Amino acid sequence: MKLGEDFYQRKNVLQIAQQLIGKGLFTKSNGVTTGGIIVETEAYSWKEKGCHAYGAKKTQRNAVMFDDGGLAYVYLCYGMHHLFNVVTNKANVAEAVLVRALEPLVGIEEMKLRRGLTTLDRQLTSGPGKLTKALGINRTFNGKSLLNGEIWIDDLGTKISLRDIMASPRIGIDYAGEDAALPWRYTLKGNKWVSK
DNA sequence: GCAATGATTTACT
DNA sequence: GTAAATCATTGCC
Repeated sequence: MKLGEDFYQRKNVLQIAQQLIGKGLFTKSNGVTTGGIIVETEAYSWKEKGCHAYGAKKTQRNAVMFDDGGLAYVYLCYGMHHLFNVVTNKANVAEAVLVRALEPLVGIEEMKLRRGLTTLDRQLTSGPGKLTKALGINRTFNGKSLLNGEIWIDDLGTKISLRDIMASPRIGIDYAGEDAALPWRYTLKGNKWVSK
């Protein structure tokens, strides 16, 4: 069942990041559905330095984070990688969850094609830049709704025990000072599709 | 207007 | 292990 705005617009971004583990992320492009199970997420909030919207500073790039929860925030990093976030909380509260890794589930052949791979291995979706390429996500997805468009998150009916979710510091934000140490990264314990 | 830089990946030494 | 690729966004360093 597709997740609704009641899920995305809750106030606790950490809880949402945690609960997204085990859910399914899918895109539909040219009639082809691709997607997988979310096994790794990171939470971001305007209250801490790791976030683009730190200090509630609104810019053209991060404006979608200030909109209602349930939208996609996609942006280009290092000039060549698209990163996909889920915007959470209500309008004017800039919080989001970065999806960092998926376990491939639907449209694996198509995803391999997009990634230029011939074999299915953990290279396919084990990283934020990789999974966006595999799902065909690009900047045109920025600001799209996850409620009624060609991208959505589904509660696959799987129950994930809190004991199977591990919290750890986030990746690649050393510039954020003490906030870089916050244990806001969530991974599915023992899953081989989690990035290293 | 321009220079610095990154929520990364990949290839190469 | 280290470095290059490569560009939108940001702030004037």
